[in-house]
Amino acid sequence: MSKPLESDHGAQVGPGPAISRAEVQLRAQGLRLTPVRRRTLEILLEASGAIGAYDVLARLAADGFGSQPPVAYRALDFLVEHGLAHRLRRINAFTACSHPGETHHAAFLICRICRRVDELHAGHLRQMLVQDAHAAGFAVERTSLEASGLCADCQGQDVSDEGVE
Amino acid sequence: MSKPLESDHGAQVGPGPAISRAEVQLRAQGLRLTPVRRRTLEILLEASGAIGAYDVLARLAADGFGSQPPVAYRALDFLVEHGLAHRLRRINAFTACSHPGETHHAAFLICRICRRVDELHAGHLRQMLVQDAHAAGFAVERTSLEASGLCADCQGQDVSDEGVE
DNA sequence: AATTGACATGTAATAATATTACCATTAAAT
DNA sequence: ATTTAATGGTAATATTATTACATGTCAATT
Repeated sequence: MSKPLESDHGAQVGPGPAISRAEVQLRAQGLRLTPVRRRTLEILLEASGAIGAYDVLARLAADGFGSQPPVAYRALDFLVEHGLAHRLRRINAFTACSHPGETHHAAFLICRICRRVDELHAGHLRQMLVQDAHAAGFAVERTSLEASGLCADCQGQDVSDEGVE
Repeated sequence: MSKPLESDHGAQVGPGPAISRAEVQLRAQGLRLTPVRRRTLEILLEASGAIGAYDVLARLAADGFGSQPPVAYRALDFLVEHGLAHRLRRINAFTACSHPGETHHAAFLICRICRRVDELHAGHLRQMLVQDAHAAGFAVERTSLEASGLCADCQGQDVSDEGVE
């Protein structure tokens, strides 16, 4: 053998497909997936559920990036802005987008136990909301459609109400 | 004349109808609209739009109630819990419920300029979300359906994007 | 190759939001 | 009257987020 496999944080060889795709998508828009942004996206992708900005920050700092909040918030905001991640307002956390590229409006199902997030296509929901709003004279700019509850895996093992939200 | 009018914070005589109704509703459920809670509800009702917990706290403190965050959060949580107020997660703020009593699921239209909140009946929206979630194996417990944008009054006077959210 | 200008990153300081823990008080039920 | 549960007060702290400003990077021109 001539070329050793690189162990990239215990994951696969080279950037995961999600990262590569993100990079391509961004370049096409004249945007750059810089090292902090790339690593931030990796962190979100590696996480088992939604994570907070300060969790992201701690990992970035551990990897040699800046250790002050703006470092994380800027990268997260960038990713959210460009459809690669989502911000979950019910729990003040972030998660990688499950369907990057495809422009879509999603509703989020947030498990209050494991914090995993399922992303529902919700164009129709949003459309109804926008229309109802319009009928009320309100011009919608952005929406948050979120539900918290129990994911399939966590149902049954529900110990009354851990981490209610 | 025998009985002087009471000037209750520059408002009307005695408790406003919303307060009276809230009191009746709560008593019927064996709950109490205590002084802090009552005043908190008044504060929300007097506000021109959604206000933050710390704004509420400052007013409570000015009225002689406790000045530590739990005082406000407890009262606000109680009101939200019992359908007299809503918490808006997009902007970390609270607003009095427009339709207390009637159990309903609402969607909120939050004006990013004046912070006024319109409450849409959204039983159908929520129902769709709950069903889509169910189909995905997710058991919904609570939802947040919020939109931010411009209310009828603030459209037109839009100076690019004040207070974007 | 040097210069410029736009974008990106880093840090310090602070603001804004929210919770935990613990004690005192009040109201209601026995 | 005594007990119990609910409520309110405070201190301390945790968590989330922003502002302001300096530095650095990069690519497009001169």
